[in-house]
Amino acid sequence: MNTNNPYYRRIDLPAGDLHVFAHDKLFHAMGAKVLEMANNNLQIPNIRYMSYTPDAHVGVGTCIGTTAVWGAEDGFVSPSIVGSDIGCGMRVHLTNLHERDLRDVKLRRKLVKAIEKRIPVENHARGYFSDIRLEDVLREGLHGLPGKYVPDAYTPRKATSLTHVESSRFHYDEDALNRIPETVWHRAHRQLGTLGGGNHFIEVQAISVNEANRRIAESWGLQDGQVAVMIHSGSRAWGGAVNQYSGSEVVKTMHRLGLGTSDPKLVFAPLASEAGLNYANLMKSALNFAVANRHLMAFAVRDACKEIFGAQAELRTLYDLMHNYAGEESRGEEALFVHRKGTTKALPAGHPDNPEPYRETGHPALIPGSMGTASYLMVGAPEGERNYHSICHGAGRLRSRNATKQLVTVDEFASSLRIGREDEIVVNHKGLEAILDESPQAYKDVDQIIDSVVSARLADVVAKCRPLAAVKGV
DNA sequence: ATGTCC
Repeated sequence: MNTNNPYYRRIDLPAGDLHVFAHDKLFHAMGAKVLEMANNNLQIPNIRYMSYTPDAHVGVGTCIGTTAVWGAEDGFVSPSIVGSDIGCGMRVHLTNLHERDLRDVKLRRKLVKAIEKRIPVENHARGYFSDIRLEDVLREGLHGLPGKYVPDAYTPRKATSLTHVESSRFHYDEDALNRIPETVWHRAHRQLGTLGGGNHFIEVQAISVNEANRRIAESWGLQDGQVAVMIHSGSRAWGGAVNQYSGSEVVKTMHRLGLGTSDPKLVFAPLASEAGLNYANLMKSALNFAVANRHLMAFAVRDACKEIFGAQAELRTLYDLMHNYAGEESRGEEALFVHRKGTTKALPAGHPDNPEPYRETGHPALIPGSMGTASYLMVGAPEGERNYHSICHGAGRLRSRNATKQLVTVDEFASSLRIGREDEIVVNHKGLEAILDESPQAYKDVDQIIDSVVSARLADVVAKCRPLAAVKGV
């Protein structure tokens, strides 16, 4: 164990090395189960590297906060490491509004209502995009959307074709799509443009630029007081179905090959096997769905802003970044297959994999806080290479949903949202009871998490985003 | 996370 740096340690587990990027205090708060899970994951054959970010906590089969790397040649793919919300991620849009335009609490309420009118948040809700063909979205990602949903000022279609979005289209063998039953197709089609529940949200925020990185902030188009829109959502029922149908084939292959660990929920197969390949293909269809889904929600928020603030209101895309996926990457000459579960890529300035508009500065890496706390726009540091340019994806859950409901009162939650004050963070729920398990008390302190990421020299803060209003599902 | 156990 390395004790020189309080923000990094290498742990020599029976099955292999685990790298942990977290302050001592956060590491000690993680608990034994987290290490047990790492030891299971490290038993998957041919694994080259595994790490935790400071928000690491127990998930199904694998911890949230995991980066796990294989070589592309002898690689394995694991539906458990990717997780069931395939393609879940963050999207940030920059408006031409200033926070003073939203100073009036009644106006923030109107905006939240206008967003809710266009983006259903309740269970079983239908989205308002039935004119879009699901098949086009699954096959072609953002490029499968009708042109009216991709206005130039919003996501530039010309030039380098949607490169402000990390991956506007994931290519794969589309025959795999036939394996998903028709009922799921219908459900997923209805769900286009819907938010989903749990930790998913749409938040309206005000930007504060970090002085030390003002040059980068300005080149990204960020200004102090500027209003940003942050969206956190995934692939809804489609990703879940991919996990279920394709995952069960992966289990069969795993058993046939005599593979497995003490955790039956940890599922994996060789990338080269039929089941592994099939999962990897369908996973990409879910990535296409998730990116398009966030895009459509941002489009709906843009429409809501035009209703409240007038036709000149704009929402230009800053970035879209996933935190649950696996995919091919390269490091020098090495061809790799990298899994990120609750971790996100943060490439530094000059890295060739940055999309063209961010080649020089590094791309925005998006870290949401919990409800009522700040979110951060980060940029990768060059030293992040030792963690395959992975950083955490949020504050990380501190206690279970049930434990939070036992511990936290509605009044405490309301006070952390400053309910009843002129500067209240307006939320779409009249009764906070329904989303009590998403209160800040359910999560680790995002500022400590950011401190760990910065001090471990994985990434730097470019801007802090303070919440003004939030839309949550249930 | 998820039409969360039709």
